[in-house]
Amino acid sequence: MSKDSLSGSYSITDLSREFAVTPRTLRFYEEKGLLNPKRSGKNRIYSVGDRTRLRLILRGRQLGLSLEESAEVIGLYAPGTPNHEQLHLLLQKIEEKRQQLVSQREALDAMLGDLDRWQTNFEAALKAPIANHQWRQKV
Amino acid sequence: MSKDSLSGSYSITDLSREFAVTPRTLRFYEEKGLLNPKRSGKNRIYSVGDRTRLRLILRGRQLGLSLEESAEVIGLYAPGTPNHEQLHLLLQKIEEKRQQLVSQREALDAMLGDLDRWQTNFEAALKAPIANHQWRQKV
DNA sequence: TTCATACTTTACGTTTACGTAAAGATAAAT
DNA sequence: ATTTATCTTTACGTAAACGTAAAGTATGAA
Repeated sequence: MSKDSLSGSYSITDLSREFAVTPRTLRFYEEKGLLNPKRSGKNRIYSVGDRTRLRLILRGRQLGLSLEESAEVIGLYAPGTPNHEQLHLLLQKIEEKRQQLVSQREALDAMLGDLDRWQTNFEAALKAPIANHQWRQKV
Repeated sequence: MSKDSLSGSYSITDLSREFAVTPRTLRFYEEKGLLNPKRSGKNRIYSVGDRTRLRLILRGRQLGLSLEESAEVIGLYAPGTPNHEQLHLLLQKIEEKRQQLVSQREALDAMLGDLDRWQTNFEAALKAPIANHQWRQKV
């Protein structure tokens, strides 16, 4: 089964190649309920929607989210018309996750700052291997 | 053994409480070579330096680094005078890790943007449960 | 027809980062 | 003196996220 991006359906190897993961990974995500491709006989047929969900899962993974967390967040992206009474609950979950990401970003910025400082320190040490050296102005 | 923050030494529970981890976690980090507290008999005595390393480890953890990765990065923070020939290698590792963190931050920003958009969409949906509704200006 | 490819299910294995007893030593408090 | 708290080592258990191998099906090319 080969790529059929015009009709928007993909085989398991199509997607696994595009996103650089193994077929096993896609089957695993399905097993965990994060993907639900149609079948052609026994073979999995992934839709454009499936492809989008996969992208979101992998983006979450890059951010250090667990599959369960990704499932949560992606649940919010899910189509269909959620019943009005649960929207507040969903909003709450979004906010929760957002806060978490924000604090994570802060820690990340802090660490990037640390690394920058260390880097310049090391570089200075390289340029001036001898202590108490008088700096000559570079023109 | 109680807190002795003046002389800058801590028991295992001192640190585990301060950083909200279990003693097991500290022992595990030691087992993996990320911490090396002194001993008073069999008991572990953590120095201010140990405390700093722990903070870095946990910061790395929050960013989704593995302990091995944290060990790498923290190795760069290590005191002592590294031999001049290896400084370039260290700088290279720093840059490597920094790049990784930057790309991670980009993904994170992207996701935060997504979540913001979804949130406002949902909120709009809540305020206007009926379609084609004419907005009344709030004073 | 036979071989190569792509797909399937089933199932056990692996790594990371600890959790959770079990069994004992030490020291301060009652 | 005995309880209570804090510490130790040893060791088996666990959840997550797949890896990897086995054994079989289906299809298109040589």
